[in-house]
Amino acid sequence: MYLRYLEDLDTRGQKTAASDELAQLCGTTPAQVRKDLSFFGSFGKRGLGYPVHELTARLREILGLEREWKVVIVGAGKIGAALANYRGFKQRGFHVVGVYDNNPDKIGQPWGEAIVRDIADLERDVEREQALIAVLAIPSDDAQQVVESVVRAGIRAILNFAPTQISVPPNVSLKSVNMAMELEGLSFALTNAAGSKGAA
Amino acid sequence: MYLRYLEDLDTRGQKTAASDELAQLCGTTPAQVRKDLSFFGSFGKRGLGYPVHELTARLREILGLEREWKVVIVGAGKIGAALANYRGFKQRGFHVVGVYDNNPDKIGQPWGEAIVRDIADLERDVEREQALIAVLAIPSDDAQQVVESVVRAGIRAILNFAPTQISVPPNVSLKSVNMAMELEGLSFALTNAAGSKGAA
DNA sequence: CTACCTTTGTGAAGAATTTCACAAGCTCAA
DNA sequence: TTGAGCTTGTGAAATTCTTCACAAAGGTAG
Repeated sequence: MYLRYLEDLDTRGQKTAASDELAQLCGTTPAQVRKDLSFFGSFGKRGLGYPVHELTARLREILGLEREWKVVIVGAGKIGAALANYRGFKQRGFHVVGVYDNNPDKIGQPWGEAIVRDIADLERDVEREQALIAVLAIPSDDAQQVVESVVRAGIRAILNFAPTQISVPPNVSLKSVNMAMELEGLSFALTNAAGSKGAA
Repeated sequence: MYLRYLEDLDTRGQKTAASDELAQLCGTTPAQVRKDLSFFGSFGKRGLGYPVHELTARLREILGLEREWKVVIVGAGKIGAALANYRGFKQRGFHVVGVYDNNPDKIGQPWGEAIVRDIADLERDVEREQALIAVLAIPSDDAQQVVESVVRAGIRAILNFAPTQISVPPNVSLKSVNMAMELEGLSFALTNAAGSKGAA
């Protein structure tokens, strides 16, 4: 999140940013900003703040955004499309090397810059391409099976949009996003509203 | 999350579920399950577990899913489409009453069951329809402005997909989802991997 | 009815996270 | 060079969240 706003500031030519300013931008507190950043090192200059450009570069490095990551997208539906089209995606070094689906009507169809491939080839392709990240935009029922397949092929991180719990070996990172659950959280907040403000 | 899995169990006809079982399904611990549920009341039977059907109903009530929520989607791009098409959406009582965009090429076009409307009408429509939830699937630059408009019109909760921090009055709930940030989190995990397992 | 098994609900302990508050460091102006 | 004015980095305090562990309660078999 800090990176997101530091890049903005950098683009605008701002040279330094104090923890106060970053806190305001990110919706947190100055103390939190300082604690977070201090975890990775001592980047700031007392009396002045943090050097925007340097810190931006350092955070990119820490996050591993200096290299290119090969990504496969599984599921050629709307969510998959949204992700593949997402500008900030390639910009950040995430290179989509393949889109897969099991629907015969979709296989072979052009899809953005790529062509939808048969999910039967997924495992082989991941292995050949040495892709490390998989995005799952498929129905819940198929999720665990696909996970096992891509893990076997060498995938090391999974971003899961299927609204279900999936399990991965300890050496694979997993992050799940569940849109229905987000909305239900809002429903709860509205139902039990006593002037509650949601978190960002 | 508990609701998600309790519904599954209910469908399969299971009558009761112990905290142990729920924990396993949700990827947490039995103690956590019991603490979480006890916050809202005492639902279980000692020696037996939680009554699946009853608890399901109670959770729906707590989450405010018994009523219908009117939702407007702002931004007729891929993400907006993914959301509008999402089955679990209507199923959960979220009724999309309008889709808006500011692109003249899109306005008036059919879009699923609806027709894309002019964002200029958004404020008026929200007020007339008494919609309470807005989903923002628009570029960052437009986000804050749209927020102010819909809040003025009576929106009480916002699900934001724009990769930017937005601010809302204290009586409005806000939840942001940032796909780029999720991926960057995975990049970090991979870069600093020491057998790190990501959270669900 | 009793003895035993299971599982909840919950105080208390423990861990993690956030906030506080201030010494130390840097800049700038004169 | 000195002093005033900011701002960081960080121990300590406060708060929040998670786990432990066990009494109490329901179920079941005989």
